[in-house]
Amino acid sequence: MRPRFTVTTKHRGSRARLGVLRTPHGTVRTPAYVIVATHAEVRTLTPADIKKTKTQLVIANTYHLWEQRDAHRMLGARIPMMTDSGGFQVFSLGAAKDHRVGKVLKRGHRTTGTGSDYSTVAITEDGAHFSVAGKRRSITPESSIATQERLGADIIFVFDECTSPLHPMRYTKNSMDRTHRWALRSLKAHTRTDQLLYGIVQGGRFKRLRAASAKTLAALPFGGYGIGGSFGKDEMTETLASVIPHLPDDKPRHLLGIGSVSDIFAAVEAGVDTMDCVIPTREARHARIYTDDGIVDVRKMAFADDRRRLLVSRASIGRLHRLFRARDQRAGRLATLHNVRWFNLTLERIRAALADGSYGTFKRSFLTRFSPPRRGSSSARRRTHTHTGSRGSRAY
RNA sequence: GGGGGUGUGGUGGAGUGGUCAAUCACAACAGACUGUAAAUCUGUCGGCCUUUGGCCUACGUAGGUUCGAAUCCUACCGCCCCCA
Repeated sequence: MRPRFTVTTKHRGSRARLGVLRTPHGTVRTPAYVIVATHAEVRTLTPADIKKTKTQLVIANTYHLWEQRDAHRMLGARIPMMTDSGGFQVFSLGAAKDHRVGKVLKRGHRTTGTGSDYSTVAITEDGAHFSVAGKRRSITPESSIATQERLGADIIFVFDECTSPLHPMRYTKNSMDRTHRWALRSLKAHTRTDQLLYGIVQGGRFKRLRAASAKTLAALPFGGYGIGGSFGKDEMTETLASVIPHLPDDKPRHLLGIGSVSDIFAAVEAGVDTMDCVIPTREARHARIYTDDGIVDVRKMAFADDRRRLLVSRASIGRLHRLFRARDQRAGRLATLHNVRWFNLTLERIRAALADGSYGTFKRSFLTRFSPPRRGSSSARRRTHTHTGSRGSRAY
């Protein structure tokens, strides 16, 4: 079966749209959050667990699975799947390490960096050459596509270079042009018709490059479009605005490696159909629990007796608190089940609001509750309503 | 009763004359996490201040030796072990 994407409803007042992505392994309602399963497993979760979170789509990684063949068999669950091409590792194992940055630049961080001589990755016209932990490996557009065809995901990506947010314009431009040439080679190498191949828009933090990249790729017969590369904090909306209008309306758009709760709204409104991020899973293992009332670090004493229940497992936050403190391996799983379900649920609510026209109202009330405006200066931390009487009497 | 050992910060446990407010671990507190190098990492952790520095109080208690003591001596107190 050939995967197919259909836009079903367009939102008035933004570029958001509802859609249906049909794949050989199932149907995805968009906008959707994609759960990261780098090694063809969602860390700490069993295949049955993944189903319990109502995850619609997962993304695995070619770099980590380069010797494997059937990613769905490894996952153990029949769920639509993407594989990333390995392009992100060009960044995460190269520039990210050397620049000591993530792909989303922090506020107040220096904004320029240098060069391309990374200690672990060398990039040539042919491809990327890794030297990690004493082992050498090369990935070319052709080898990435061959691996992804062997892995058999429903959606695959061209091999690209994810640039650093600290790369200057000149480097970013040269890299982008090379990524475009790699995109063409990826397209030529791709043979399977039951997989959608997405091109990847680059251009980093430079809006003119972003627009140029989108236009270039839009002219090529990709099954969909990824939006990759780096972003400046608070520039997400503008960057997406300079990309998405140039992409074909009838093709799915995937925002790679984003994002946070506020990013989700920005992306959906910009016209993004799917997005993936490690936030729900990684932060769960780090004891950060997402709730409608905000993010909570359940290791803190304030949650020792919290009786609120986690999604999926129905365990109390207090129990999770104790498991994390005891370094009990079960903590990560309960937290991951919860966070993944919460992110999926959030997207379910966004889709429902887009469908019935209440999106604007929904977003306002959701964000007001999730991240209330900070009052005053210092003691702006939200109350956690679990220990109201424990502070003793106050003088005023 | 005799002999031996030991007493350090919230806890465990280093340190046996100066560079010690005291290694380290745990606990506590705070922070980070955006196509997973990460179930991880960072910071604070006696008190006060004009905080890349200064001052004060501290290594069971009380004295002593010394220019200088958590470190040596004496006594006392507590705990542990062995012999009667």
